[in-house]
Amino acid sequence: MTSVSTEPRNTDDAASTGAQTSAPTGGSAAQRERRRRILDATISLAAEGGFDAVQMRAVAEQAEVALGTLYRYFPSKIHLLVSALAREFTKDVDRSAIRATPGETAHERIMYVLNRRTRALQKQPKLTEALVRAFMFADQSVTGEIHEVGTSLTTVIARAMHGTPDHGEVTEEEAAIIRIISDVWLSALISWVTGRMDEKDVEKSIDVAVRLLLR
Amino acid sequence: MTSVSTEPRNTDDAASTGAQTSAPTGGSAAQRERRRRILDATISLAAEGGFDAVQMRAVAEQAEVALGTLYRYFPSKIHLLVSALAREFTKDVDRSAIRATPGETAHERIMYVLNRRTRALQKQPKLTEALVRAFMFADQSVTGEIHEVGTSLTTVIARAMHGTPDHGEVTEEEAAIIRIISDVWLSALISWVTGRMDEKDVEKSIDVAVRLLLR
DNA sequence: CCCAAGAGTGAAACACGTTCCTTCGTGAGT
DNA sequence: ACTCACGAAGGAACGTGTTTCACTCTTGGG
Repeated sequence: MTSVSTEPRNTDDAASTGAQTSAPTGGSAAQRERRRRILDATISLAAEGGFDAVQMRAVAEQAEVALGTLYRYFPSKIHLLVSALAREFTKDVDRSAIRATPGETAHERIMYVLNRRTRALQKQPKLTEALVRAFMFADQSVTGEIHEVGTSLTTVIARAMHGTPDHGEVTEEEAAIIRIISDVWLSALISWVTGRMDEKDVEKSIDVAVRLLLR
Repeated sequence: MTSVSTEPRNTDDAASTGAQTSAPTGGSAAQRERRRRILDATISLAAEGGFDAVQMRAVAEQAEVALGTLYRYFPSKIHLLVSALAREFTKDVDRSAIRATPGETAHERIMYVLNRRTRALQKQPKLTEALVRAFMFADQSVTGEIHEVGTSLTTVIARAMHGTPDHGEVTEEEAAIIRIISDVWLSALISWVTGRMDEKDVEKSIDVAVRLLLR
């Protein structure tokens, strides 16, 4: 958390070395395996004890890698958590591609996917707290991972809007609406995580936003 | 940052001891003076070097109080920064009460106040980074201060919406719209602070949101 | 089969938020 | 003026994120 602006190592050019931060696919099998273990450990610790429980030493131990190795893979705790979030979100996107979203209207379908996701997050409050905190704290060096998260959320909402798994055309206005909905969702999630809103409030605030935006 | 949920000391009942966290007014003159010095030091350090530069030891030194005293007044760095943010925002609200907001339409007036505030923040990027980060990281124990910030923002937008300094009636729907605008503004600010949006993007995203919501 | 280079290891060290303890100064009540 | 309670001072100490470094292991090319 300390040096946010400095950030020399790991130029991130994907081409450079190997299984770096934003390269979930590159590297040897052993490296992908290590990366997976690290992210698993992260999720597991976060699910148990939230942001504070994701301690780098603990992650390293549980993933059975050395602390130095952990830092080679993820240059900071924030990168680690945001990457974990990205991985989970990506899973969701894959699932949403399988079949059409239920619901008669765009409003219903959007609420369906967002509520489903919201409830999933709320079932693991500690995990969500950790991930949202990390997301909020992320600085420029995490842009890649964050963009990944944003994209998958946009994709899911766009699909729900149209009601079909294919992406089709998204107009400028639709894109703007989706961004706003995402913003509201994120804000609500923050409020929930920090104890300023309860589950009902979250759902309601998104519902209102969607209604106002789709009219 | 470490113990977020535990938090024994300082039961915050305002009645208890004195110049505590959420009591800008109570306490002896010397205590109010200390509090002021602490917040001044916070703003000053934040303006120079951002979140990371607001180090508790440095704040204590610059405010000429002991570290222990600093912690007596503000139980964590987050409380400290959010309190500072609240103080600055409150000043703004006071100013906005003075005269009617310029602009023909609600859209214009809202953009006017939000852009003005946005630009003010952007003139002090480091300070803004520090304050936004703190705001994001705040947990339940900071609810009071955060609510204060939220309220003043709402007030300012409501005034701009109606174009008059008096608060008048705010309908349910208007309140909902204001909340959404605040959410978008906050998200944009986060994106800006974390280097994922530039000044233009911030303005544009708010403009689009206001347009979509006020049509 | 051997070697150089890169990856991984482990431990120590550092930085900074936070806690804790001990001592001092001061103002209110007597 | 005396004492007592309490806020403040000052600083040591602790926890955890991050860095560094010397060393070992793995691996792919000759």
